[in-house]
Amino acid sequence: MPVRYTVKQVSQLTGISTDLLRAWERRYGVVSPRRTASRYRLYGDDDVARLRRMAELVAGGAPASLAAEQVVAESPPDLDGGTTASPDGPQTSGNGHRTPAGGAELGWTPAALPPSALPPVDALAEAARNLDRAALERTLDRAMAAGSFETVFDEWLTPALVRVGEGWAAEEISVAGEHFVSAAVHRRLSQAFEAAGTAVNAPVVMVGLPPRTMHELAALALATCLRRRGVDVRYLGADLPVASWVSAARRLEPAAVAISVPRPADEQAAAELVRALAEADPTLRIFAGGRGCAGWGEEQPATVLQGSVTRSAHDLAVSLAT
Amino acid sequence: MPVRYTVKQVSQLTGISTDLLRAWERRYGVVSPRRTASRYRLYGDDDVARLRRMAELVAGGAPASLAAEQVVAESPPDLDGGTTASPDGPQTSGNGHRTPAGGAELGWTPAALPPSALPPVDALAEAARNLDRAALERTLDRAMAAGSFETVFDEWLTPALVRVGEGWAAEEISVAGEHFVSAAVHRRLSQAFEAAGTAVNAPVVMVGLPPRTMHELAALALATCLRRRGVDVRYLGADLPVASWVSAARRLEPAAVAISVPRPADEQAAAELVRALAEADPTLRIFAGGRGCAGWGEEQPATVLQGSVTRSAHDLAVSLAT
DNA sequence: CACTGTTTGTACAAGGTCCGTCCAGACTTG
DNA sequence: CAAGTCTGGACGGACCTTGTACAAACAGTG
Repeated sequence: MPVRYTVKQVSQLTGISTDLLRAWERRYGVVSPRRTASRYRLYGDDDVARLRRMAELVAGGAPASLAAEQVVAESPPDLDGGTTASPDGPQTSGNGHRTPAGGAELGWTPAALPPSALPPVDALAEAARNLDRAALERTLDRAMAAGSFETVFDEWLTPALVRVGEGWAAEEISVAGEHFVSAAVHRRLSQAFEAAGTAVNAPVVMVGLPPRTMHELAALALATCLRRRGVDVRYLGADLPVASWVSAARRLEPAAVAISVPRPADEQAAAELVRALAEADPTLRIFAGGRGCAGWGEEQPATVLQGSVTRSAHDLAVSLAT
Repeated sequence: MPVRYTVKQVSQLTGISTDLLRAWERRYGVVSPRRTASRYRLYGDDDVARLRRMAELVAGGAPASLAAEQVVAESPPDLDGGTTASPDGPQTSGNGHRTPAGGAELGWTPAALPPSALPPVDALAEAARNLDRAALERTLDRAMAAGSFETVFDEWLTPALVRVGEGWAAEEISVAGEHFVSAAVHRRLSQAFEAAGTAVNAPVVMVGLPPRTMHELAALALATCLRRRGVDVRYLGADLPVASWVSAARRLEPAAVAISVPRPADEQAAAELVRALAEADPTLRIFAGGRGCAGWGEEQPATVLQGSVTRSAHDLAVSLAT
């Protein structure tokens, strides 16, 4: 279940040469990857995050030695050389919360896989029903610890949030309950986003929602997945006016723009936005995903992202590389 | 966790040439950075603050010698291993001329004192203007590392966000820029919230916003402060319908309810919400804070929280204990 | 006004440190 | 067998340190 990478993969993921990767390890001990029987290095997701953070500091002008010191100070020793999702984040005081995932009334297609060692999908809905903070945190902790962000998000969080949505539709769960859970998931996603870090000369991708469109969770999850793939995400959030999208795209000249269209009701605004962006810069690569654009065909100047958020991030990243 | 900088970094941070940095240290002893084993200088955030202050005074026309004197007088040597122990006396070697002590009283005006180890308040607005992710993260990193959550929030983040708002009003910052920064701040607040944890038999407080009210940052900050004080916060987020507030309060029977009313335009909805909550349970303790309820008086069944978010959290917590 | 001394920002040289990169020879993997 | 990885050492350019030097700006004095 835990994903492992070889030096070369990590090098591609982080933009750090394999030589330098080994030098940083030897000289500063920023990471200490597990080894195979033949002493080949096997990096975990947390190693990658740490290395990205270090690369970022160095790119910001810090000397390698100081950057390393800061990185190890920020994320705790993590001795058990494993893929233990490092609690990361500047403060790691009391309860070690794990890296999160999430998405409430997502409006994106859930993946079709059944849960495994994860908490029951109903647990989230149950916590929502009772506004039970302890249960909510316990459930999210367990889920996040069960695997990589992508796996947990697709296989557990998405279906769990769909379940919450159903409970709301059946009036078993109040709006407060739904907000309560969404906000918690949003916070976990934020942690995952922050934990990801960005490679040095990464392609820039703008991520956000059309005007008058509110539900951020899927967009934030997509942003997190992209960041974990090394993309330099500029996350712009919900309800961004068309004119502002256009001027931001002009200014940033991103490699791509990704628009989340969670609800069918948002389709109109999304279509308008896509049209304006394409008109302002016909060469701009525009991606859109979510229920709101599920029916779009070729007539749109945007590429429609199909499937789960994780899958969409994969497709987008692949598409960027070509 | 103390961040250290090399001469070059400090030079970039302060705009003072490396040569001049060394000259000021040698001639006036304004700073005496710690050294590495190989005698490289390592500056701390407080050194940077002091140097910035000195540069500001010099730019304002003060002679360097007097500026230095003033700076060391303002922030006396920080004893705890931080920095600046008195070097080898403020100069006695070659040109150790001290101007008469009376010189400080005359002529040039001492500028306002900037906060100590924190990044410049403008840094956030600048990052917003350019949608500069690296600068944004670096700035927030430095700020959050500079002190307790409460201090940093009140003394730096709040003014910095106000600055962003001014930039937006002056059309120097786009909506995208504002969203970009808000989303990042939201993520940091989320991390702080998650890091806080909750005591066992803590009082329950519901925190959220009235219907059709969107700006969450203050509410989330309040929630974080309360959690750091041991309160069992049930964070309900933005735009929660009155009926849902009421039913949630019925179900939870919280020790108190805290409502954030960020904008004057939200006053109407907030008043309606307060009325409904009070009617449903006259014994419920209702608190409200933010510009939108600044003018409320006694006629409201809600207690108005005055002052900063941190102050409000303090007042609320004290009020709970009675 | 000319003369003299002080202040202060800048420049440079000689020498040490840091760190990204390159390499060689041996082993592993597919 | 080709491609990938391992270890340790070595090289060179960027960076830092100390010390000295110098010119512009300014003040006081005869």
